[in-house]
Amino acid sequence: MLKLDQTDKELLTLLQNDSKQTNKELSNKLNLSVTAVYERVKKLEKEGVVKRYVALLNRKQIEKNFMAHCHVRLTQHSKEFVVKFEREIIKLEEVLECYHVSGDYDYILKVLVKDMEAYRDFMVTKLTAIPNIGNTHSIFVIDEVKHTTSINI
Amino acid sequence: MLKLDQTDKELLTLLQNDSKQTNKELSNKLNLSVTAVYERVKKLEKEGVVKRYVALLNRKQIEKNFMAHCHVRLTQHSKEFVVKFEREIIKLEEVLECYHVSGDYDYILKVLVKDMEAYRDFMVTKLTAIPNIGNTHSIFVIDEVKHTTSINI
DNA sequence: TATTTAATAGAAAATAAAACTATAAATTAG
DNA sequence: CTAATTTATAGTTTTATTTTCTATTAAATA
Repeated sequence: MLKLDQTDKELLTLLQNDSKQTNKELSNKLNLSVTAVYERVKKLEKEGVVKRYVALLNRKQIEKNFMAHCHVRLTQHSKEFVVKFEREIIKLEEVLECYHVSGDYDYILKVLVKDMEAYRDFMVTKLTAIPNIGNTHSIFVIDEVKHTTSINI
Repeated sequence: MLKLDQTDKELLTLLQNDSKQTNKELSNKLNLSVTAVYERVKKLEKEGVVKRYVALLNRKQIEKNFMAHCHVRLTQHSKEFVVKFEREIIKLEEVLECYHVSGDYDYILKVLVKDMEAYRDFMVTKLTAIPNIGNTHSIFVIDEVKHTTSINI
């Protein structure tokens, strides 16, 4: 695993907030040459510390303004059934995140759709169409208070 | 609100998956000229459909390999107390996401830290240091099955 | 002490973004 | 219905950025 020095960490913080900055801008902020920044970025990409660069969209402007957390319990927990469930859940475009978790339920899904009607549709025709689903429990998002992809290093 | 045509939607999908593609690459995939792509991207940025461009990191490589969902109930729900809680929760670097939600609890926090010890520390010295917190209930992530920032348009 | 390695800087070359000009199709106004 | 305007596009030129190459310095190693 790559050892990160303070400059790497600062660089990663900058890139997490705005990946469209030029190397020149970054070099000014970090007091480095353009080449030094370039080499560091390439190294961080090559080592997999930087996974990818993406555009983040405004959910409201693309008509996806309804979010829910859906807790799911399976009926069977043998490896075969778990693998099958996970393979199916990954395919569902409405599911942005899926975690295998501790506690009362087996999985938590973060689901994003247009509205409640679309959520009902998702539950009835997509989620519960997957075999092996026992119980589900939906929690609806009233307001997004904080949402960042930037990890403090 | 900007009306998106099919080309805009395809462009947004491409940018959500890889924002480092050149306009030339995008123009090939969309069967457009470089200028046409350039103009569309600028329009989408200006209208706020594209919120920002960010680098996504590999959590494991930066020693943040412990995630939990923390459900929080407040003791008081008047506007004054809610605002105060939200203002404090936003400041906490370990909290990547915070949602005001329906159901038994008032908020769900997505918390990312190094390990269980760091989580305990977060709970004891940061979260419960905020006044007005009643109950909390932590759900630990055993495995991340799916995680995308890309919204299907 | 000599040699290698790692990190950096500066210059040059290659590439891409941005700005500009022009054209055609669609929309609007008279 | 026709002229004017707007919108979306393409091609060209200019500007800026990325990438490569060469060189230097400091630290680590033999």
